[in-house]
Amino acid sequence: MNSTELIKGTLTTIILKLLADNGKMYGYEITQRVKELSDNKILIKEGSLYPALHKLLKDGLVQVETVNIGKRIRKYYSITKQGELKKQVQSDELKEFLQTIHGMIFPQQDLLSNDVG
Amino acid sequence: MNSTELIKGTLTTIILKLLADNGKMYGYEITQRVKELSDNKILIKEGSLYPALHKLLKDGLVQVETVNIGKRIRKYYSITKQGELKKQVQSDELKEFLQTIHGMIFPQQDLLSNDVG
DNA sequence: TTCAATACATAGATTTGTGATGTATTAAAA
DNA sequence: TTTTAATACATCACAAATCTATGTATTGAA
Repeated sequence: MNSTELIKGTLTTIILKLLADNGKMYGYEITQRVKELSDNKILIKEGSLYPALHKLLKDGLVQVETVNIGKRIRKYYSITKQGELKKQVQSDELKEFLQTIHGMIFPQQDLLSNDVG
Repeated sequence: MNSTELIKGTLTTIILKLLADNGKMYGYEITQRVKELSDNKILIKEGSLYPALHKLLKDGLVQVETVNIGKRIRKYYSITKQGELKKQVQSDELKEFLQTIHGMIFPQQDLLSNDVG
């Protein structure tokens, strides 16, 4: 997640969305899935992800289940009911923000187009 | 600009874009224009704007011209050639980011739609 | 057997924007 | 006429979020 400074404020929304869609995921899996879904554009660093997950846990938005895979540990995270609510609010806010910024910086342009501004 | 944490990293892009479009603008005018263009959704605080302008100035991306309006001071900022280049790069990055995030959080949805996710 | 990938974690530094505060002019309202 | 709101600049201490660097350890592939 070093390519831009733009990700700030979207990380927890991304995590909650992924957990809402996929049921259970563990940390490393989340980083890989984000990388894949963003076509290598968003690379979440471990130093960002784990603190973010711990905060979500502390805030009751996700819950965790530790599983042993051989001698290796995996912590599966899943979203809570409270997390679902939060996800919805944050998604709505994010969408409004995307629309607002897009309208300001790229007026009269469709988001999916590749027009030269 | 307190409504979301999402603005991080977009402020200088917004400023450069406004200056590129409008020639000269002074600080207070920028805050008002952003408020207006964003339909009151993005409220740039003075504590954010002035340091941002000073940094842009220091980096040679904008230039300044001080004007006296009666006994009141106005500092008109305009974009430099270097600032134009930067604006272009940042706009392109921002657009790609908007597309990426939108595609991740709202798949199969048009940005301008108001579908319930 | 060595390297890359998997899998967790934390600490310190950095960046960015906010809130609070300050000074001062001008115009409108009470 | 006095008070308030708007205009217009500015800075500083603070908080929040992420990154860099670093650490440990397992597993599979070269």
